[in-house]
Amino acid sequence: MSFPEMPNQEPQAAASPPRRIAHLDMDAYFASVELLRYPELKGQPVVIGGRRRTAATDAQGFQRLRSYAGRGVVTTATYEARTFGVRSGMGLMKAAALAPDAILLPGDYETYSRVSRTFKAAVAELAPCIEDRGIDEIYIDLTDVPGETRDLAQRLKNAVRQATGLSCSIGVTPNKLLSKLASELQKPDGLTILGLEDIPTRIWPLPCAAVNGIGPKATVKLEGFRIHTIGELAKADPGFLMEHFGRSYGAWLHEAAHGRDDRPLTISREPKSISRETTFERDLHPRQDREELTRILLDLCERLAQDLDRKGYLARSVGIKLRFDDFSTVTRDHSVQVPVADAASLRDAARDSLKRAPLDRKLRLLGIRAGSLVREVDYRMQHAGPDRVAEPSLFEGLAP
DNA sequence: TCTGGGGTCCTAGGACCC
DNA sequence: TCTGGGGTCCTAGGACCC
Repeated sequence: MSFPEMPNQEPQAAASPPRRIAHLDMDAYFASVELLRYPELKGQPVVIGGRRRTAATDAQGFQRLRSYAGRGVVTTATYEARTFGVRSGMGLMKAAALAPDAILLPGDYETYSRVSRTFKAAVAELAPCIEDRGIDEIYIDLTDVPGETRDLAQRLKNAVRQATGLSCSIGVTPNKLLSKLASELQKPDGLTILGLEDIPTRIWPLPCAAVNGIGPKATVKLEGFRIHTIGELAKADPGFLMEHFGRSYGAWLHEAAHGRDDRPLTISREPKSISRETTFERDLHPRQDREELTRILLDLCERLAQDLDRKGYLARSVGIKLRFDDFSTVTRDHSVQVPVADAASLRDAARDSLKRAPLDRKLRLLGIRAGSLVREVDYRMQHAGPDRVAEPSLFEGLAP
């Protein structure tokens, strides 16, 4: 989670004009992409999730949610499926109980990534200052883009639809925090423009959990203090919040509730870590299922090595992640002297970490992570200067 | 009918160095 | 011999987000 520093204490010499920050969020993204592929499913409850597998299908070749068995969660549900109470993150078995006749489609992340690049490129044609917030959402700084706000936002929506055939929802406000809230207000296909003067009427009635950065834990804790809406949070004493939520987070809660946020857009960033993990079909025992676990770990190492190679990074630390049958999670990290990227080195480093992990109960997940990344080109540059030592010297090993 | 996979950031203690 | 701080790195865990 990230939250801004304390508000700027410096008195502003002159009030800077308000920014125009847009948040653009694709509507039911994965499901909408699938409806482009299968237009005959339009209007039906459709759920994306689970693994690709052979399963019983209906006359048109579609799998129904009721025939699903196994681990997996809903990645995206169409609005029709949501009327049954299906939500993303929900276990598929639970979703099947709610909407047994919903169509279940496996995710096709390559296609979603490609369409994602397409819609972002379409937006960039109109407004180049973009912060990437994942596969289906972006922030856009419209401050210096000429044009009236509503007209501009509508042109962005049109451009996205023209490029992809998909609808999105946009919120435009003076900052990222409010824009993220605004884009949710009229989903799907929404366009919401708010000023600071709209905070009491439009923002304060919303539940605290609507704020980006207030998750399940903080929500429960706030409810314990009878704080349910953002308006109630705004009324809470900042000292009280800092006392119970920590200085930093407490202060941020207060600022957020008042709609204050001066974070700039992050236009580009370097990855901090790259990882691969997998949840098993059935829980595996560290000793009895040792061979299978080894196979899985090696496969994860291979895939992580491919990712590192493709993206051009080396890892200075390698970590493992274990999730046990009781869902408790443990991580172990290992820093390596020489940065690595190949599967064998990842495996060796992972083994070092594994030695320090508790292995007395069944596992449901195994993961491997490359951290403290360095760009391969930068590393080679620094370690292959004029005094390159990689080549064995002709004089090596000769007696003095 | 439990709970995917890929990330970021924050906190906090201990080691180690100055 | 005792007593400090501060800074940085490493490791582990946890909250949160898409």
